[in-house]
Amino acid sequence: MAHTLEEIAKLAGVSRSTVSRVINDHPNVRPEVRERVWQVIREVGYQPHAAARSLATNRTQVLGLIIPQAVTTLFTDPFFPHLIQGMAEACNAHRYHLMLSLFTGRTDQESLYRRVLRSGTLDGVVVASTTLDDPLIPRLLQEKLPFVSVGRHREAAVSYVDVDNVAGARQAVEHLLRQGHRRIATVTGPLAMMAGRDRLEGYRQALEARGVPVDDALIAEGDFTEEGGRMAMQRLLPHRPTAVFVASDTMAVGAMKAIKEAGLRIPEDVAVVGFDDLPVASIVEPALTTVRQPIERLGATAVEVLIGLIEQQAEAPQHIILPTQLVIRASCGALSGSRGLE
Amino acid sequence: MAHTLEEIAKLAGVSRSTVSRVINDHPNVRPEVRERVWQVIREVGYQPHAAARSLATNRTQVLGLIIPQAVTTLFTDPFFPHLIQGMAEACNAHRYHLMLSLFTGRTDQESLYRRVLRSGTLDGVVVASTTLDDPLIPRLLQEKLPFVSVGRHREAAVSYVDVDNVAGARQAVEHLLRQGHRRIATVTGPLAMMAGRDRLEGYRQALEARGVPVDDALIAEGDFTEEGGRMAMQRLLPHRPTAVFVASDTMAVGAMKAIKEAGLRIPEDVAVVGFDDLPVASIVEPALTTVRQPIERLGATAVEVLIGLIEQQAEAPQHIILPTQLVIRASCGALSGSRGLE
DNA sequence: GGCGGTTTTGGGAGCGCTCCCAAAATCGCC
DNA sequence: GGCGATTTTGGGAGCGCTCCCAAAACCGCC
Repeated sequence: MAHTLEEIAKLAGVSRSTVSRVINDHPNVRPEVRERVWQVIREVGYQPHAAARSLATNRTQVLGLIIPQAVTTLFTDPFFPHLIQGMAEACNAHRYHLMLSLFTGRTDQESLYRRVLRSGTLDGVVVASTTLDDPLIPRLLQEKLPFVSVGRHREAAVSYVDVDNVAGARQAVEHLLRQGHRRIATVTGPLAMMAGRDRLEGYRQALEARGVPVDDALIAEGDFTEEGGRMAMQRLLPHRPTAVFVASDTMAVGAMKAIKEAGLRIPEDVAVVGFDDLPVASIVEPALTTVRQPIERLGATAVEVLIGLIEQQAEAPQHIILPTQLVIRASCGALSGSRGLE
Repeated sequence: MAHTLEEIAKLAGVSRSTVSRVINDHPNVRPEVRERVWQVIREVGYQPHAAARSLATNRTQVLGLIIPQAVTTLFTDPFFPHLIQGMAEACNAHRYHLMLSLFTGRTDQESLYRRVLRSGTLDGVVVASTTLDDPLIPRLLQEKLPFVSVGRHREAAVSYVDVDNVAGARQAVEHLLRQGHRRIATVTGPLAMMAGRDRLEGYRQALEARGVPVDDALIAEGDFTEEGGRMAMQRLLPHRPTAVFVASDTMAVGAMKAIKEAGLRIPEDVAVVGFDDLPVASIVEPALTTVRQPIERLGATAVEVLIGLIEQQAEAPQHIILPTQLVIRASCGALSGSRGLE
């Protein structure tokens, strides 16, 4: 049975303003009054009405996660549950709620953007998985709603949290080079996305730093799905790479399938390195050498930056890059079952 | 720049009541007035303020998903992202928002329950993954907040949506029996959960229907994690089963690891059947024969039942059981790579 | 006790919407 | 045109909270 603040005031023998001051931790309430009010609150199990608070304060304590792409192609990527886990924990720790907004197609997008961004429902949003031409970020800038992008963004005004995709990819390719490989292919992420581009850039940098010429025939674009990885690998195999850096673990699973279907062995005929260190990396056979990105920490950091933007009204955009780490397994450079870090 | 309903009324030359009647599709507005108001709304990009509507109507258009267990042990199970995907799409289709409430431990649980259930934030909740002794469902009944359980529940007053765990498990074990197996083990889910119990019941029923005695030494309880599955399988192997029904794909991955670590072959030495048909079922080697449960449809159905409870004020609890389907792969009864349905 | 300064308290009003009921307008019939 | 019935419209008030400012209370000093 819901109680109102006025009822608590009556039960405690004070005014509604005093009750408000108590629950919002304002000064200028005598300690014995404060304690009396808290006692009534505890006995009654009073919980303030969220909408009333929101209408009065213009704050909701709710953060949104917006994933603009079609859920059938992206949300089944295990990256997102881990991101959400990190975000949910950070929200809980700061007494915020997390609301999911997943878009299922372009047809309803404008209507859903308007509903989500303009109804006063959210204090701010975390945006994940935008393409470079997605209208969402200009829209958010226009609405003046605080937001943080998960993934690097070109606009200086955009706060973002990302991992060091360039350095991570470079590390992966350097590992292949140290293993003696010179004919190294890559399955990129979508080049319409910044992560896709950055991981390709790391691949290039590693080759060029060792004076290995970059061969466009050894570059095939994937779409971050397992099937896309398999098809991209099929396009690369006629060019006889001895190794491949695949820009996500999910695509690496597909690439490994293509290699095996061609009757080739991993790592003897084609060594494979992925990117993410999803749980599937240790389930496939041979277990996948990959670049670990701290996905949960990415989500948690995005939430913390966003809360900072909301509560401090900070003007300066923040750019945070988290480190990656190479995890060596059997697909390249380790004995079966071992778990080496570099 | 947010506009108020009063501003729209001024611009359209009508009262606030007329604007309210227009946006809420009430009768008794002249068509030309209605069109004039919509034109102003479109030009201005007006979106009603959610908190104000909520305060006036006692409705939020927000549904919660509550997963009471610690996220570090359950949310990484791929069952949940698929459930969420189905829910999110159903919410979008009905113009509701989906809010996630993940609990990170028992210490903050009471506080978070109170905040989530008593602040007027949610119109209703979907509850997933409760144990039989979890206080959440009695709490929800007490609060009178509409809710739907994902997973069968013993209380007749509880609406739920589930798959036919008993029949699915029976189907899996019947498949093993048809393959000639008689020494069939099982890794159960947690027996504190209804799904854990129902899948064990299906295992029992299939054996008893063929006059095969149930041997308790061939039953080991797991906890729905990969590691739990591996350890349960290690306990079963000394009893020399020729086949095993594992109550989830995630645990089956662990069981397969234990079998291989013991130097045994799948399916020649030990045949394996899982439950879920998660994506990992076709990634492991050999690919896993498993019982497919329509997880997305489970989520979508739960949302639809819940919206029905909220909007129709239905008094009668609903119990919906979705069918399962056996998917035959190489871990038991199929040639490598084929995808047979039965 | 009186005074000035500071702390504490209470009540009005506003946040942006919905609903109710009385007033105004319209309609159809005679 | 008048009448009764029906439709349309507008303004007050309420939803539950926060904030502001005036009033009341308290404190310390002379």
